[in-house]
Amino acid sequence: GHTVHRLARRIGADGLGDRVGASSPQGRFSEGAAAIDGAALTAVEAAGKHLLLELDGAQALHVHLGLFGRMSRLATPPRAPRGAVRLRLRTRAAVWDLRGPTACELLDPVAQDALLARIGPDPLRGDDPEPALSRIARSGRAVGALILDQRVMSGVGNVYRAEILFALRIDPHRPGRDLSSTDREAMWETAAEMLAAGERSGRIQTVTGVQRRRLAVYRQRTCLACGGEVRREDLAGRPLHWCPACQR
DNA sequence: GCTGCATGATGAA
DNA sequence: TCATCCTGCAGCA
Repeated sequence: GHTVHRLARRIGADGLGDRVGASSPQGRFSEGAAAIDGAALTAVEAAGKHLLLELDGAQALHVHLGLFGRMSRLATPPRAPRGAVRLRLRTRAAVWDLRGPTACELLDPVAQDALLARIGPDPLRGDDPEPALSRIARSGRAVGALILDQRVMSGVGNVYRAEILFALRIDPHRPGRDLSSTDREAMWETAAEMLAAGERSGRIQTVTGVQRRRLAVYRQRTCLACGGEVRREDLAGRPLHWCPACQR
């Protein structure tokens, strides 16, 4: 989520109002690129992990980076594309190359609405947290699964899941409905703060002042707080990292 | 040149 | 829950 919001801001700064050039050097998005080539970029929006570029007179471009996707900015004139560049987008100020996305597609307004309707509120967008918090409050699922479920709330990924729950000393296995309302609200606030810091810096760093350490538990061997062994196990199909001593 | 791995999501079973 | 898709890189032979 923080990556996508940062991209939205930077791409908007580069090209809002410009007619964009679009091509698919790799060839897998040739038709879509042709359809938006020359259209004016009228809006750039981030919602959860989804990036939406509104193009005047064409359908909106929807990008989801997924696990491997990257968008990189090249100063003009750019070098020739290297590797599998799904989409090259040119604005007056810069060129953006997209590789490895889970989604790179054109959406009509109905499909856009459907997309936005199926994801939960996004802490980085300043959405109303209530729908997410009330779902968590009613759910018997583990909070470590709920916070990662983009239908419940959107934007939190696997690193932030581990770091948010550790920061609040919450055991990821606790059912959502067993959390206090204070804990639920703190989850939202902590997500908003951590994601905002990530958006500003362009990297995930949740601890400061400790040499050679950016994260408290995610992919760490020992817990930042107690020095005990960090446990790794799958929860909701993703590797969860947590400290059983600190998170009870 | 192979294998495994990574901050994700989907559709079938 | 599982297989599958997307890409680049490190570590190995």
